[in-house]
Amino acid sequence: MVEKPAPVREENPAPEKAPVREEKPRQDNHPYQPQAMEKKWQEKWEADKLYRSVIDNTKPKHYALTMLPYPSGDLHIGHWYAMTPSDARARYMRMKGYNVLFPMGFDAFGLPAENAAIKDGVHPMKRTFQNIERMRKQMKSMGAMFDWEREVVSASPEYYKWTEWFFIQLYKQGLAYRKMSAVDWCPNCNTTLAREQVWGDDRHCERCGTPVIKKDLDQWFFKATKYADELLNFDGVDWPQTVKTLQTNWIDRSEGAEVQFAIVGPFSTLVPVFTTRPDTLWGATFMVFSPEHPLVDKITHPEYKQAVEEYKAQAARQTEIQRGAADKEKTGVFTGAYAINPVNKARIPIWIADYVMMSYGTGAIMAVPAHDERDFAFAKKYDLPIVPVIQPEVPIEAENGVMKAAYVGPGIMINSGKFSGTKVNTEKGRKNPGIAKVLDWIAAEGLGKESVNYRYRDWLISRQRYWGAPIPMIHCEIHGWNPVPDDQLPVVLPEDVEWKPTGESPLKLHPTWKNTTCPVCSGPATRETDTMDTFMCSSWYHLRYLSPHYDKGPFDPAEYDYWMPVDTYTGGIEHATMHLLYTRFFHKALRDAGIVEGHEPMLQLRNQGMVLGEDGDKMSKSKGNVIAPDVLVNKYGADSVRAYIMFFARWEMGAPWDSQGIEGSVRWVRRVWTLFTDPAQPATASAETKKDLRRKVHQTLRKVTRDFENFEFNTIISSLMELMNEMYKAREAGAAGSDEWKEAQEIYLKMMAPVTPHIAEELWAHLGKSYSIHQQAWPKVDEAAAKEDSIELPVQINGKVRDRITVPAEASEEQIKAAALNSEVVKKFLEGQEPKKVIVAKGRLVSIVI
RNA sequence: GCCGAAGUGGCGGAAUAGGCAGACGCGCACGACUCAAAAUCGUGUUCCCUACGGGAAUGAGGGUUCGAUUCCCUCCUUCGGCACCA
Repeated sequence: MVEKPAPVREENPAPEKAPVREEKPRQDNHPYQPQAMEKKWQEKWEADKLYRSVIDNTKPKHYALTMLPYPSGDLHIGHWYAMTPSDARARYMRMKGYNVLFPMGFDAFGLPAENAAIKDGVHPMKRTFQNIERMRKQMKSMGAMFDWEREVVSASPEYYKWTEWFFIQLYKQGLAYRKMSAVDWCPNCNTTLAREQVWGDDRHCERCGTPVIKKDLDQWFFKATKYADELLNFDGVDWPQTVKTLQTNWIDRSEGAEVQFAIVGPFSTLVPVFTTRPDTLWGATFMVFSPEHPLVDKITHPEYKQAVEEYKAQAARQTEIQRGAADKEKTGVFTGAYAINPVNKARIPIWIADYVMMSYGTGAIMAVPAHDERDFAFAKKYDLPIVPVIQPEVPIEAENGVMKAAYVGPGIMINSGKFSGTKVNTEKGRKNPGIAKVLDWIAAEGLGKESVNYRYRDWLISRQRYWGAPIPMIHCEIHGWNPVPDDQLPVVLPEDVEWKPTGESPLKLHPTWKNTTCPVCSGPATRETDTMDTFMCSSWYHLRYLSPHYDKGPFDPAEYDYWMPVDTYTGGIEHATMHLLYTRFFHKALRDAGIVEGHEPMLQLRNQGMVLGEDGDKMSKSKGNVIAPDVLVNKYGADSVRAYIMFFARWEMGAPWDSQGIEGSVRWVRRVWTLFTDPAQPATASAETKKDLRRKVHQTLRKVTRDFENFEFNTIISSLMELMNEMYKAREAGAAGSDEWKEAQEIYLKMMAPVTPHIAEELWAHLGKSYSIHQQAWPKVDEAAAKEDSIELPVQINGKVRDRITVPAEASEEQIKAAALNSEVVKKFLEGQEPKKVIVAKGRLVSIVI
């Protein structure tokens, strides 16, 4: 599902061996050798089951979830960037006293493994599970607190049994249906795609970048649009505004009316049109149908047949990209048919034009050239009548009584029967008085009704591929489509299939697999041979983590009651309108089926940015700018890599990698090591030095705590670096060995523990503390210790800093003012005059205006 | 075209709630250690000025304010999303 480093996935590149950094033996007995030390602790933590998450009703729970990877073969630096800060946050929450669940798994179905099989014949199952093996090992080198006993693999029958079961639950809710329609098809992946998976101006496949084409196919859909309005509501969730905006724009709700237009003549019927501007109905001087509109053939008059057919053929040849170009010259042809404008009974011509899309609204529009730019351009080109029905405050600029452009602003309705004189503003929908009045009237007159339209489409889930969860449906000639009975789940993928890039599911080509019996009549029947979109698997994986081996249902209710909902979810923003929207829909559908509770599955969401190559480009094998985490771990140790990952960029922004920059984090870790392992000197420091140290420690603790709360990982590291520098100075001044020093060491390691878990554990043991530091409570800030005794305040004169004064921290405004005015520099500037104004910002500065 | 995010030294970035711009780190320079180098440690490092001192500076321009990286307006650039959406 997630963390795709590059559009094209690569499989199993040759493992890169990096030279292990030559470690010069230090003089003391404690050289920093991260590779052996990290391995030692990872094995001990595993053996001690330190990170197993077990229900504990005496503690508040915290479900921390980070998006699971697709097992592409190797862990990418992007995975580290997504996972290690999430791990640090989860560890912090654990130290804060929460019972934390932080699971990991694999989104294991998907095309790359199947495409590779077509190339080299290696079975996707074999390849996938080998890749998982490899990536699990690589992930363990992070030293993250993943609870591996809860690991899920979406491609295991134990998992996809329930993916199939969920499909059936949605089917039973009336949310899954089969429909023939023009769907997006990726000619490279040889399968259909959901609309969310078609990206960019050239409408390319989200996965492989190939431009998609349209195909008419019979496919399974989920009725996601049923939840369109609810999905626009983000009450009760703490999600980034950008994600909420992306989802809102994707759903794109627009309010208006559906109005019935009657067709005149031999083929008489009512045609609905959607409009957001029912207040301009009186200005509708023609209608335009999409060339694909099913009524076109029926209404076209014989003498126009040839032109219409030619135009339809021409439109069909064009790609959606060409048709979608907004600046393209409008074209169209007349059908010979007329309709009646329901509000003024005017007889208006019906045209077809490719600027009307079958996929939006009803595929037919009322054209109001006076107040719509596209209709205006069309009317101008084909010399159709333009009737203004909204009069602006300042009259429309016209040449010889002809409008020069469509008017889309506010004004007064004219030429609109009894509505003439009604005010129209720029508000949309009912908030606009003109629209509201017309809406009420057309409903009362039976001409149409208030209506809401969405850009959001139902979720197309059929994939014509092998390596996915089978759609558990059976087709019988007599009884149509029926779900596979529960006791026959899972429908297991056959292992003996042939790999051919045919554009048909290999399951269809299997000689026997599709043959089965009808659940209703037990007669011969066939299985659905398409599989499910892998986003179906990832829509509920957070539930399977609760009890990955539970076999009485998709999850153990006891685990559900304790752990759900997900408290913190982290992952890439590229899933804003895909996974993150699907999983919300899925949750709401399951809620209505009585399977889960609450309105949202994930309460808090945070997105990380992307690590770019050193050249500032997106990392990809073809560009040769890929950074391999394994190489870095071998060279520097996992703690240093974790520290640099968290330090080098604002997490939500991401940044280009810098191979030199990592040296700074490496130095930090090693300097901490030295600080803690060099023999302590007798404590000879002054009381003031020790007090200053203690102040800095507690100020840092306050800052680090706040930064963990806010996911500001980069400043956590810089604060720790600063404190380390202070500790070196304090040691120089003889603080080592004092009680304050011991407290500083203890708090320092606890603050470090979530970031660099191995060295923190090692040094904790070195200090003679009891195992494990990861079971220690997060330290408390001693506010009294953190408080400054005296503060230095800048003194501004006319906005420029001219002097600094030092005052006691508790000094009153009057005292600060007096001290500032007493400054020699200020006196010089004042030249004996009284200042016009003196502003004392307590604790900040003094500003004097002269 | 519409919606959103971002623009701060050579570089990554920092700056509670409008209050010392450049924390921390990289790089660079100089010094210590060394026969020498690496590593390590120390010092310095926004730019400009005949440098004691002063001036400019957070994409550009304007505004509010004693005071703006922060708030408001206009514009530019980059990135992301949507787009003949009726």
